[in-house]
Amino acid sequence: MLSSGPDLSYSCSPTVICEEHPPPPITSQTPTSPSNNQKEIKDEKQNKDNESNNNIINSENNLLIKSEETQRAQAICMQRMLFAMACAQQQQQQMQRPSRSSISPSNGCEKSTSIPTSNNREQQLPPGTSSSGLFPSGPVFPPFPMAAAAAAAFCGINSNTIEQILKTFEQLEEANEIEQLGRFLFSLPPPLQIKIGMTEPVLRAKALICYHSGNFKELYNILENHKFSPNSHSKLQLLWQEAHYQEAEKIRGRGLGPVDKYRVRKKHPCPPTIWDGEQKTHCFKEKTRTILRKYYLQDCYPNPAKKKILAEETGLSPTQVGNWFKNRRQRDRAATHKHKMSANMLPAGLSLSGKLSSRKKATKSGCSFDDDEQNNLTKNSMDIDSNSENSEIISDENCGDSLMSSLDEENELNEREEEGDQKKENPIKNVGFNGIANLLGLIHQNKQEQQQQNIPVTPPLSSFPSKFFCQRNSFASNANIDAYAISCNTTCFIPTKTTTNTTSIEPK
DNA sequence: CTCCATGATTGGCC
DNA sequence: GGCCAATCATGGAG
Repeated sequence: MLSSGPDLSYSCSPTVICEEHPPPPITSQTPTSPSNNQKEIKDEKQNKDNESNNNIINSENNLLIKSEETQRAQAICMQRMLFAMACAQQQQQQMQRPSRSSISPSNGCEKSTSIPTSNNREQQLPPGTSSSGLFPSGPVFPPFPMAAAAAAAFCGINSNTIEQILKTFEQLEEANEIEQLGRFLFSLPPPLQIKIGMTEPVLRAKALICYHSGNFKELYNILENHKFSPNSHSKLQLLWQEAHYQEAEKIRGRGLGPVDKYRVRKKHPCPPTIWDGEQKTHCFKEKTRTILRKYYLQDCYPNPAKKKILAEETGLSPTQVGNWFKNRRQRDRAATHKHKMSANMLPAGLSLSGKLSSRKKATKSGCSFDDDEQNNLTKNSMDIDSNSENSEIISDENCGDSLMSSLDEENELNEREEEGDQKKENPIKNVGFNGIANLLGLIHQNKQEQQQQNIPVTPPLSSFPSKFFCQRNSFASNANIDAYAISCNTTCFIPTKTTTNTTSIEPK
């Protein structure tokens, strides 16, 4: 348990740290493996080799290392540190556990994270006793090898050993061994801690320890005051966010929902030290969406080949294209369903179902198409023919004609320009929003009223989003009318007796 | 803070 | 494997 781990505060005196961690006997039998023995002997030899140099450095830094006594204490701590490192490595080898660190690789989603939440606090260090200045902080840590070499020169340790120490930090972090990480860090001699404290592995380790110990202030201090490499960003961003989530949870006394978390993230954006400032795109570009809408007019069930073409054209991935179509269809259906609900609330006597259902068979689909999509069109036409229910509402020729009369000439012109001659045969397109609305008499404000009240006038039919003309599901038109009616601050009830029958349509 | 639009994900169904 | 419904995540508007 980490609760029995070391106190995160430390004194500059190495002996304090050593007392916190009863060291092994300082003998050659202490290390657990021959290789480690050899390593220690080698390190000691190298220590001696660097002794003269070390003395010079010490004289220059006599604030930290002043006497032989201190140096002896440092040597003892060094030996203990090496022991701790050996133990940590050995334990890692024994466990051979895969990394438990699983930061979502996708889009920074917070779903899969190994960072414990407030419900998973067992393996946490006790809260740090020092609220500030727990760790030495600096503006920007030096590059890894430079820092290692500097620390080595300062402490009289072989730079390879320093690198090994830092590697151990990374391995423990990767294995999410927070307790080991804490023990290892605080087994280091303070001068060494100070020196390698500027390196990224150690800073990450400190951040992790602070997070798990609940010392969020120090965590924020570390993250805000040190520039981290992009490789560390995702993980540190999660630390930053999770810490703020937990603080917010504590304040509110309850768990946070997605929206709450979003607000927390907005309130506490990641510092530039761990975030390049790049925003994730929320919406596709308008041009991209226009292309997608245009094709959706023609076929809302694109085959994989078409998806690929669209992906190339829009710069999206085929999956994104597929998602877009999927969402578009779903939301059309949802709007249709909503409309059906609204239709059920129609005042008595306003049902048009009798007239609208007088003609069951839809005429040939009139969606715009390119020459190379003739086959597609034919197939779609057959689909619609085999699914008469689908076009029930607006397939009535008479109805369509009557509605057509109320369509603005300009709209018609636009439509003809856009859709070509096919429009004449398209019962869906022959029904304009104005026509339906006028027929039903259910729009609360007419055009004049809309203009007087600064309400947007119903736009030309062609300006409706593409789903209006979805040929496979005529309800899309209703859905869109609904959407536009809402956007115009009007209420438009479109009776829909028909049932969605998309399952009868083979999308392929 | 609420509501809405929209891209993405998940689990079940065929 | 593709589709669907439900849901999540996110950004913007009011």
